[in-house]
Amino acid sequence: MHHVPPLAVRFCPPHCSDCRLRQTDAFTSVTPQQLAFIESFRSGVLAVSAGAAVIREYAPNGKLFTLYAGWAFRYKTLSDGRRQILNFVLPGDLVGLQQEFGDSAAHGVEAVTDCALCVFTGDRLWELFRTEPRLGYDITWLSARGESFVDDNLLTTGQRNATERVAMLLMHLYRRLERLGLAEGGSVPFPLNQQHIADALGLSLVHTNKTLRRLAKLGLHDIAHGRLRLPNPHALERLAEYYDQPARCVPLL
Amino acid sequence: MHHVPPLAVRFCPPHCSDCRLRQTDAFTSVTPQQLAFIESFRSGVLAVSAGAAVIREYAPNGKLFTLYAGWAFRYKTLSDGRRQILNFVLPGDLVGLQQEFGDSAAHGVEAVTDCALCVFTGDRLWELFRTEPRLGYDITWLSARGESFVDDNLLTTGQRNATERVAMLLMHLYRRLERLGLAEGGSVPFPLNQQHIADALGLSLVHTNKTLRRLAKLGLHDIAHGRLRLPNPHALERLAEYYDQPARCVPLL
DNA sequence: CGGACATTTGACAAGCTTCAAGAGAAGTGG
DNA sequence: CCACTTCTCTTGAAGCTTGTCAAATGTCCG
Repeated sequence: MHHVPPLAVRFCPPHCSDCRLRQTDAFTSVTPQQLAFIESFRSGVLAVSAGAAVIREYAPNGKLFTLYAGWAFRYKTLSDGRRQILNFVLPGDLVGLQQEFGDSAAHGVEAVTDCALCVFTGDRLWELFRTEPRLGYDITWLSARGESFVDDNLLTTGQRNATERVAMLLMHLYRRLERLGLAEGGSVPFPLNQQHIADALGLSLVHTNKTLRRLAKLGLHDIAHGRLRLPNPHALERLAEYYDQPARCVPLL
Repeated sequence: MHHVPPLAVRFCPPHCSDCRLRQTDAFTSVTPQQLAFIESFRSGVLAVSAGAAVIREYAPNGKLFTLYAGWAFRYKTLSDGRRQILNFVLPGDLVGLQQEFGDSAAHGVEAVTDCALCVFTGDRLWELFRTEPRLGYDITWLSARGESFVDDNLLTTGQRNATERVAMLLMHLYRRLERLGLAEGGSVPFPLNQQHIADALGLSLVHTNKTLRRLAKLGLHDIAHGRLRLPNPHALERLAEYYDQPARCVPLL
């Protein structure tokens, strides 16, 4: 009964012009020249099984990835095993920039579901900025957007209580998936287990469970068969103080 | 008895070539051409008094700022006043990128001490990427580094207990200031009050105070006369699981 | 059917928050 | 220069949110 995505979406197409993501209206359009550069910049594709590592913590590999299909997350751990999920990575997201730049200890990236990714080698990044400044600008855009997500999560983890945290996470993910066109019949795919949610919110597994149960009994969410439904999104938004952003095209590398 | 910085450091010099920050070894060097571009890109300077806003939350102004002197912080608040400090802004740091890009609700920036800042107008940012790709690359570098800091804070707030959080904050700030050459006689400037620390760590003021007292009694820190001293940095590092990064030049816009 | 793993629930402990109030430090105005 | 106000720091006590421990139930898969 496990939902197995059709093979077609599990691998990146050989040519970026056939990219399913670009055919949606969630991403900005590019010129043929830019598309050609992106395709030449891409050094390969990668398929990662659910639960496996895309980037190993403390072992940055100097590569950038655009997630094509599936779910993943960025995380950091402490030596005794405590793990913080920094944010969830959905199709179209770019990961690995901090590996290339950042001076802080690196984060890991792990696949939640089977994932398909486009791989870019970091050593050509400077060339990209030099020859295609527009793409460099876009990468900065994506980087700033990534930081915004982490800012939001830090506000959530630092200031909101358990109920508000769960409400925020559900709203945030629902809206992101909706914008990717992944909502169908009032629900979106939801492959996370409660441990993922707990690690993302800085809560214990048990307390996460109790909080989810409480919200479910109030009719604020319904997670079943790997899908999430929000029967009363406005109540959740109020609980979480979630402010919806106007839909907006994002760059895609 | 209040420490008043000499007037000279409180204002940006008219020419970037006279910038005190560039004369330290903490920042990467630039070509004369790049320096000229930066100076032309700079639309003005700004002096902000302690406690005043550099960027008002929810009122992004489309400007970028490089902090020249003083301390500031980025923050977000909830409607009932709960405030999360996202990270502290020290000399050389660039703020305002997310205002220009991010699709998430904006953050505010507030001065801790009197601050001097260089101002850049966001609408010329694309021109910068186009004509000086190296500077565009540097901005992306700074953006990724900024995200790394927030990643670290999220790990701290989500997973560490109160003692570890305080230890982490003190170590992190001490090392950053040290790299800026601001350590003197085994101590660094430290203008934060306990409310700042509490808001940065997601703790209540009272608990922050008790945790600080405990660490001070253990001889792990000493805050007095606006300066921070760490008599036993290695013990603090172990407590916080703080891993020192090799000193490294960072770009300066 | 059996084993591994995720979810659920209860009971108890602990860390952290809130409330309250006093002491100290710093700035203001007479 | 001193009284007064205001803000910050400090400490104690009580309560609540959240974490930990333990065990049962449910689900998936070989």
